[in-house]
Amino acid sequence: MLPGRRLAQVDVRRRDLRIPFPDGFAQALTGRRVEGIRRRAKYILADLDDGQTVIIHLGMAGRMQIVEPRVPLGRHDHVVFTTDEGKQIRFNDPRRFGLMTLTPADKLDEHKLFRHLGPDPLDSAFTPAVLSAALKGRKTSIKAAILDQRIVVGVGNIYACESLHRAGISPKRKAGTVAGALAARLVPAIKKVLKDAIAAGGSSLRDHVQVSGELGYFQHAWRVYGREGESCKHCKTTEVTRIVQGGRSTFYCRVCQR
DNA sequence: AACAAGACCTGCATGC
DNA sequence: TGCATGCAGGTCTTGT
Repeated sequence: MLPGRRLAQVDVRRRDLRIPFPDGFAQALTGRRVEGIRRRAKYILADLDDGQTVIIHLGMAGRMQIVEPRVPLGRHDHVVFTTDEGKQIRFNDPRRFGLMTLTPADKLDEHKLFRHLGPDPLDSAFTPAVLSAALKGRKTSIKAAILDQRIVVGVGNIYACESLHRAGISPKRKAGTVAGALAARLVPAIKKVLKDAIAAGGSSLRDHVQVSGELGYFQHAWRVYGREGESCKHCKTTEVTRIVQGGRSTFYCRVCQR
């Protein structure tokens, strides 16, 4: 939809998101052609024809929707791109945890948002050896560690819980002890959970939808997340426990995960 | 340097 | 019905 299109008009209706929009953001984009769309970690990257890249993050509740311009604007439609084809792409983000900014494409890796990022979990470079090296000596929990973007990017709260359950590793285990056979279980578990979730269109908790507007259905495949008090789908002998780690809910099975 | 906790903001479900 | 409370998919910042 967007690649190859020129941005005929860019309206920033609200610029105080997680990071305020840079001055001249709309002007810098107006008239530019989008050459391609990429992803790095949870950032969407739109490469423009002048060597600049638009960095977009959806935060927790943000979405991009393709609509006809006649559709009334929503309360949280913060940015509206109108293409040379006359369609609109709207960035809607009720919680304003998302962001948009601009950087030269060749400076992307040096950008403050990018320079600390670890490997992408679905990349072949994310191996058990790489993970255990990154975890070595870490005293924090393995759950907190795999949410840490310096260790591995893109694994959020749901998928961290699901991956640890699949690998049979307790979320409370010290990160530094996840090496050898444990790392060899965790890496493929993360990859499997993410691939399955992508194939299912993601997890619709409250309001997540795919670009098509359809709900994802991976939430039906959750083995522990959101299942406090229900029986573990693996051992079937114990109830799923909910604890709080770093202010976030963790769900796990005390029998299967050690 | 590593870690835990707090912060950002809005909407929704729940319980009184 | 109204109000208070707690919780939510993320990640950056602050303080120890």
